[in-house]
Amino acid sequence: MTVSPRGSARTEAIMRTALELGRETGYAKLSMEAVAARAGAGKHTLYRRWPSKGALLLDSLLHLHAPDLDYPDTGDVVADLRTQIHAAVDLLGNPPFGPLYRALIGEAQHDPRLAADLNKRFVTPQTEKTVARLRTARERGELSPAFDLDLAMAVLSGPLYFRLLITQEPLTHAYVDRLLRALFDGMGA
Amino acid sequence: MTVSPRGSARTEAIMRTALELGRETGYAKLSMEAVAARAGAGKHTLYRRWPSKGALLLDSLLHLHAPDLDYPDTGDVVADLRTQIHAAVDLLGNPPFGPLYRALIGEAQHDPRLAADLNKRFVTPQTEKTVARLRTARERGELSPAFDLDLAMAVLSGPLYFRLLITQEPLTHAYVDRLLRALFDGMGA
Amino acid sequence: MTVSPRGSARTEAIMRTALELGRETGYAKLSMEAVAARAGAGKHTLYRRWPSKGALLLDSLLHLHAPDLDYPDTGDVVADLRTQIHAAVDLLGNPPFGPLYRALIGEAQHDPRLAADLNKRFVTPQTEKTVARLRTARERGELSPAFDLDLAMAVLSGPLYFRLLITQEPLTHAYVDRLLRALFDGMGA
Amino acid sequence: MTVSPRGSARTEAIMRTALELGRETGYAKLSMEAVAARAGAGKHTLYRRWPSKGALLLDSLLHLHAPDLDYPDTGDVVADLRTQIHAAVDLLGNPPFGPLYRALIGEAQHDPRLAADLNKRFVTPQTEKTVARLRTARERGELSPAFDLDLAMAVLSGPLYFRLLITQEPLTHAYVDRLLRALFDGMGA
DNA sequence: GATTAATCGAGACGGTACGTCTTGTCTTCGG
DNA sequence: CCGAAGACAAGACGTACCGTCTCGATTAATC
Repeated sequence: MTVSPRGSARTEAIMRTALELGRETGYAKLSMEAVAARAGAGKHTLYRRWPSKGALLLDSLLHLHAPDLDYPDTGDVVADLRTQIHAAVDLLGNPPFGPLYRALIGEAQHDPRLAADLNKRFVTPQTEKTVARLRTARERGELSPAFDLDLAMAVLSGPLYFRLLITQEPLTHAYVDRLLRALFDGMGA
Repeated sequence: MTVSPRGSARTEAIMRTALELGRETGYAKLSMEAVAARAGAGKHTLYRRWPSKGALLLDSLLHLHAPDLDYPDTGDVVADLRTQIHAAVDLLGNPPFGPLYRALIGEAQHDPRLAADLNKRFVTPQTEKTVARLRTARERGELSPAFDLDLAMAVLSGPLYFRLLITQEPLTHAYVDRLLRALFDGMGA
Repeated sequence: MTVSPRGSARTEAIMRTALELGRETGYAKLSMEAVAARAGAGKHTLYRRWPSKGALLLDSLLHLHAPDLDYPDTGDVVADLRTQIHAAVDLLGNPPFGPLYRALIGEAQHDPRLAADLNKRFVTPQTEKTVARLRTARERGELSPAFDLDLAMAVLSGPLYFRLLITQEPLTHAYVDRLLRALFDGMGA
Repeated sequence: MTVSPRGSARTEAIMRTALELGRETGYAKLSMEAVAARAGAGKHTLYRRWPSKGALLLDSLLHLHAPDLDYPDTGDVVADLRTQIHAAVDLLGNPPFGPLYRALIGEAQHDPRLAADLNKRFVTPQTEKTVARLRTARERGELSPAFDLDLAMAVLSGPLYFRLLITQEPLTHAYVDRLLRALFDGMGA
C-alpha cells in the first residue's frame, strides 16, 4: 500500500481524534462532522478513507488498541484458554475498548458491511486462534477425538457476548472460570 | 369530518404502522416522522407515548407478536427444552420478528433505557421461564443437585445470540440440538 | 374542590391573565395555550370567546385599561387638544398599554379582521372625538370655515404613530407641542 | 447531476422565490420551509444567510425592487417633493412592494432586530433624502430660516403611514397634494 | 329537589413550522 | 495538485402552538 508518510500521519491523527471523541461523548453522539472539525480535517478527507463512522471507529480501535490476544502454549490447554480468555474479557469488558466495541456491534446490526468487517477483522481471527489451540490439544490427545471444537468455542464465547450485549452484567474472571469448568468437567447432569 | 380514534385504538394503529414500515424499509430507514405520516398521526401523538423509535418498535413487537414461549412440562426436561428453544429460534431467526429484534438489540447498545426495557420486557422473562423449568427438573431429581441453572441457561442462549448478532449464521434446530447434547451429555473431554 | 367561575367572571380572569402574560413575556411569546394554562382554563373556553390571540388582547386591553380620552371643552381648542393628546401620548407611549398596542397594530397587518376591530373599537372613536372637538371650534369661529378637519387630525396623529411604529423614538409632550404649533401657527414657510 | 449554484447566485434565486411566494400566498402564510422547498434549497442554506423570514423578505424586497427614490432638483422644492412623494406613494401603496412592506412593519413590532434593519436600510435613507432636499431649499431662501425640517418630514410621512398601517385607506396623489398644501400654505387656521 | 343543559378543566388529536443537526457530495481557494 | 474549509440538498430530529375534538365533572336554570 503506497501511502505517503504525510497521508498516514493524517490518517492516524484522525483515528486518534475519533477515539478521543468516542471516549468523551460516546459513540451515539459521535459524528463524522465532529471528528473532522476536532481533527482539523476536511470531511472529504474522512470520507475518502472510510465509508461510514462505523468503519472509521472499527479501524481506529484496531489500529490504536491492537489487541494482543495470542495464545500461549504451556501444554495445559485449560490453563492456556483461561489465561487468554481472561485477557480477552479484560479488554472487551472495560473502557476504552469495551464501550466502543459494544457500540460497533450495535451499529453492525443495521450495517451489513460493518458486520462483515467486524467479523473478518476481529471476531473470526480471535475465534480461529481459540479453535486452533483446541485443535492442537485434541491432536495431542488432551481432548477426545470427538471433541466438537466449534461448539466449544461457541459455548465459551456466547455467554460472554450475551452478558456484554444483552444483560450488561460485568465480565468477570470468575464467570470465565465457571464456563471453563462446565465445558471441561461437564454440568453434572 | 373524520374523527381520530383516541387512546388505545390510536396506539394500536400506530404500532401496526410501525411494524409495517419496519418490515418494508428496515429499521435503519425507519423514522418517527415516517410512521406518523403513514399512520395519519401527529408526531406529538407518537412522542406522547414513546420516547424514541426504539421504544416504539419494542412495544409494537411485543404487543403485536406477543410471543407464546411458555414451556410445556411433559416430565422430560430435555424434550421440553428442545421443544421450546426450537420455537424460540423459529421466532428470533425469521422475519418479521428476527430482523427487528436484532435491530433493537443494536439500538440498545447506545440507548441504556432501551436496553433496560428490552431486558425487563423480553429477555428476562424468557430466561426465567427456562430457569424455572430446569429448577423443576432438578427438584424432581432429573438433574443433579449441583446443576448450575443460570449457567445452563447461558450456555444455551449465548451461542444462539452469538450467531444472531455476530456471525449471522442461521439459527437451526440442528444447532440447538448440538447445544443440548453438549449441555446434558458433556463435550466428551 | 376548586370552583370554576362561570361566565363573565371567567372572561375577566382570562383577560387579566392575558395582560399579565403579555406584560411579562411580550406579545410575541404569548400563546393561547399559555394563557389557558396560566389562567387554569381550557383552551376551548378561550376560543369560545375570542377567535385569535389578537382579538383576546385587544379585548383585554380595552376592558381593563379602558382609556378615558374624552375631550375637555374649556373654550380654547388648542389648549383642549393639547391636554387630550398629552394624555393619549402618555397612554400609547408607555407600558402596559403601549407595547401591547404596538404589537396589536403589528398583528393587524396580517389579520384583516383584527385590523377592522382595532379601527372600529379604538382608532375611529378617538379620531372622531378629535374631529368633533375641532368641528365645534370651527362652528364657533375659532377656526376658519375652510379648516380641513380630517387633515388636521391626520397631521396630529400621523407623526405620533410614525414615531411609535417606525422610528420608535419616545412620544414626548414636547413633540406634541411642536406638532400643535405647526398645525395652528404654520411652518413659517 | 444537477449542480447547485453557489454563493450569490443561490442567494438571488432564494430571494426571488421568497418574493414569488410572498406575492402568491401573502406574508402570513410564508414559511422558511416553503421557500426552501420551492427554491430547491436546504433549510440550512436559508438560515445561513438570514436569521428569520422577516430578514429574508426585507433583503429580498430591497435587492429586487431596489427603489429609485432619488430626488430631482428642479429648483422648485414643492414640485420636487411632489414628484418624489408621488413616486414613493405609488411604490408603498401598491403590490408587490406595498403589502410585503406593510407585513414587514407589522413583523418589526415584535422583532426589534428587524425594526432596526428596516429603519437603517429603508426608512432612514428615505427620510434623509427628503430632509436634505428641504435643507437645500432653506439654504437657497425658498423656505424661512426657522423652517423645521424634521417636523416637515414627519408631517408629510406620518399621515401616509397612518393610512397605510391603521386605516388602510388608499394612498392617493390627491392626498399627498392635500398634505403638501397644508404644509406650505398652512391650514388656514 | 331533581333534571337537564350549558359550561368548564383538561388535554388528546392532526397539522404545520420551527430551528438544529447530520449525511455524503461538490466547490473553492491557499500553500 | 492536494487538502482544509465549508457550501450545499436532503431530510429527520424533537418542540411549540394552532384550532378542533372528546371526556367527565360541575354548575345553573328549569321543572
